[in-house]
Amino acid sequence: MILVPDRSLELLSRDFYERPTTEVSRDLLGRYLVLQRPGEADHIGKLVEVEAYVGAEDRASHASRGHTRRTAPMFEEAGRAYVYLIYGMYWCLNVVTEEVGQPCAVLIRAVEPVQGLTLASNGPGKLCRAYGLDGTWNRADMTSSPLRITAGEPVDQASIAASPRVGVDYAAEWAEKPLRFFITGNRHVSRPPKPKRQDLLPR
DNA sequence: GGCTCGATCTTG
DNA sequence: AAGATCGAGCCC
Repeated sequence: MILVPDRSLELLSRDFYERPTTEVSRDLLGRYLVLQRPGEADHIGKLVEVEAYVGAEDRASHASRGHTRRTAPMFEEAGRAYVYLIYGMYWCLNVVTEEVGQPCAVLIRAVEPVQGLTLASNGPGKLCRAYGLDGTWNRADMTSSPLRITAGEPVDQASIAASPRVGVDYAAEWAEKPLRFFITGNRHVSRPPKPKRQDLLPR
C-alpha cells in the first residue's frame, strides 16, 4: 500500500549534511523523518520546526562545554543522530552537520504526521515519544539506517520563518539569534507565534 | 562524593 | 507557576 509518493522517500545523502548548519536547517523543513522497524507500522512525519546549534562558540549548544562523553557525536560524522536525555525524562533528536571536528547539529523540534504516527509530535520530547526513540538511537546513521530523513516535500524559502531558539535564555547573546526555523502557519509547530491582531478580525 | 541545572512537558 | 526525574558537568 503506497500512501506517499515514492520519490519523497529517497534518502538524503551525506553531502546534504556537510554544509553550514543554518543552511541545512532551512533545507530540512518539509523533509520526512522516517522510522521503519520490523513488526511495526512505518512512522513518517514531515519536519516543520528545527533549531540550528552552530558550534563550540554557541553558548546555547551542549558543545560549548567542549568534547565530552555526551557531546562526542556532535564532533563526528555528519548525517548521524545525536540523541540526549533532557530533564531526566525526555529524549531529544538531532542530526549532526558540517565537517568532522565541527560540533554542529540540528535539533528536530516538530513534525507533521504523515503516516503511522498516533501520538502528538509537536515538540522535541513529544516527537521522540511518538516515534519511540531513545538513547539507543544515538549515532544512528540517518542516511541509511531504519531511522532516516528522506526527500519529502521541499519547502520554498518564502514560507520559512525564523525566531530565537526555545529554552536557552541562559545563553547570553546567543539566546537571541534567529536560529529556530519553522514553516509559517503550520499547525504542528510547537510554539506558534501569536497571531497578529489583524488576523483575528472577521472578514 | 555531592551539588546544580537542563535544547521539556504536564498539570494546576 | 511549579513539579517530575536523572545524568552530565563541574567542584571538592
